Amino acid sequence: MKTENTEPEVKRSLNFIESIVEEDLKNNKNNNVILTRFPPEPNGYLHIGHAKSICLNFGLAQRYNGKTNLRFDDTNPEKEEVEYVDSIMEDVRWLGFNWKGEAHYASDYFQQLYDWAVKIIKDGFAYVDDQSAEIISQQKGTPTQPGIESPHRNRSVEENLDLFTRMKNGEFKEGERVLRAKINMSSPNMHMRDPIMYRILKRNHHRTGNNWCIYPMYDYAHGQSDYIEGITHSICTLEFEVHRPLYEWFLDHVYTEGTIKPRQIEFARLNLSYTIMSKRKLLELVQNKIVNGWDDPRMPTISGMRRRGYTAAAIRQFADTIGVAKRDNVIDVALLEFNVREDLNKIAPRVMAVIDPLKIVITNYPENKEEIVTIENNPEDPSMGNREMPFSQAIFIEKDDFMEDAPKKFFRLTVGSEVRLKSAYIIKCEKVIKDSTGNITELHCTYDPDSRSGSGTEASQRKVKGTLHWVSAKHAIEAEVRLYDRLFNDEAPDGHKDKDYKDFINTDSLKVIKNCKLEPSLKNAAPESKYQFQRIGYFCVDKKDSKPGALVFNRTVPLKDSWTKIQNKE
RNA sequence: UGUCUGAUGGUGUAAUUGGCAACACGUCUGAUUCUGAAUCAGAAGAGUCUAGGUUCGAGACCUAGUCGGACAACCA
Repeated sequence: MKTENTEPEVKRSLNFIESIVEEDLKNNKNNNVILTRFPPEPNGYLHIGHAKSICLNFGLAQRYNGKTNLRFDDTNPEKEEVEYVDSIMEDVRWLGFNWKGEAHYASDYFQQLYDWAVKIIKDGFAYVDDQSAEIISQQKGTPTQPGIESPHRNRSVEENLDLFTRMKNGEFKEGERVLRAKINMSSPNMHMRDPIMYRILKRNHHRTGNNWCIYPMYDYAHGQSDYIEGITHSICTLEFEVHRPLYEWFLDHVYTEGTIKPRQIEFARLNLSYTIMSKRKLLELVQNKIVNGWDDPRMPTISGMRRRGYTAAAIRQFADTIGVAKRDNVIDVALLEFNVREDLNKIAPRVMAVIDPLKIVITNYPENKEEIVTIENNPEDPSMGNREMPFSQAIFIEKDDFMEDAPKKFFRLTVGSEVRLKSAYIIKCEKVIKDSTGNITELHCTYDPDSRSGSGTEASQRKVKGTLHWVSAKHAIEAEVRLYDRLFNDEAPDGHKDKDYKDFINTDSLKVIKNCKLEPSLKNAAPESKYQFQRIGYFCVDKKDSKPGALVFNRTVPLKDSWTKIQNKE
């Protein structure tokens, strides 16, 4: 991945994390090593919120000449699966980042974690509790009331060691014993009230199999994993702010002088309007078949956005634009879409595609004549060259591009008016053909033979107010087009106390349109290739369902549309 | 009646020894256009949660409030 420091850098203000890093560098902290980490739990697919975190962690390291570890936080065998591990690695790579060395796993450190737990017991700072989850929870107190101490809190070190060993050896059932840190049951911080370090779980772990029947809890495992790896800056989201004293407590109990001591820094997670970001709820959408899997193009997952046609560059740019801070935020999804269009505008070849076809017969054009017109692939980038497209007597245009009783501001085709067919001729609508029920079935037009684009004639230079996309009827290929819209109708589907987010699902979030008419050059369009359907939007070939001869296109994002805006005003 | 934390245009993010609030998206004009896209030019929109204080000068510092968020899983 290219870094941003090659170009004469525009002075950019630092975010608060960069300030911390620069301060550390100035003070020669950690011998100027910068090592961050991205620590997903493999219990779901990554989403745009994770993308922010990935860009932050990897971006920070790149900027300051450091590296980033990928570490799977796989301490809960109940929920974690290899499928998720694979998808996470794919998504991080696709975003354009490379982690340092091999991927790491918290489960790689189970032995070390165990040994340290034994040390902490020996030092008198951990004990085995025999009570049930319910009792322990009751004794925990509330945020405003102190907890009470477990009757087993003051067991001897020998007894604790014995019990912990037997926990490890599988002598107890799940839930019968836990290892707890001995801190302070009346701490105003709930997390310091003798938190659980280990629980018994007789489950098969996706990596360690049945080697262990005790598993460390997040608070104990995470910080120690950071420490083992020599992470300098451990960046996480705000909800872990209250965990920081515990993070530091554990660290202090295993720390060796002279080694790197990781520092936890918290930032505000991303919220996107019209979107939910909770992994649990996304899983629910998948399981209830409200969407077609984790990579459904309507999902805010990285794989969903990829399948929809978003580019990694657009997502990186988005992450950069939204910045990093500590206050809660809701980003307008329009900003994400702006970044997607901005990138696609530069790289996507233009093509002609008619989604809702209306046939036009050009009555003064010879019936069997065919011409080839030349069209630029991308006016934003001449180096993308030109292509050729057939023109003939019968063509399709978009139904929306014709109106019988048109308002004055309608620049498209109406009876008696002229319009330019992009890169071809100027035509004039003479007659509307309707069926018995009054539906328009066809238009009869005439063309101006001297108006051909690029011919240089006076007629070709004439200004007409509208330019339409079109496709030759007999040459057109057919395809299925999937029009995706936002999944939720509400700005904050998750933000209503009395209503469930599912109440806001947009039932029109997917419209499947068959038999769309596409220009013939699209015949061999490769899976995942991206196009701008001229005047409509950006589309990409679906990587799963599209087949040669039965193409399927996903709408990535529509073009900005000031016409509907004008219409809505009137 | 706790701990931690935050508060700047509609939305985000800036303002680096305190020096007249900037950028992006969005919105609105207009120009241009063989994409009603893009592009270009411009405009509106906050006086920085409140009240005091320090200072020649405060979004930044101090004090006291107000409002918001997180935390009571053998989840992460």
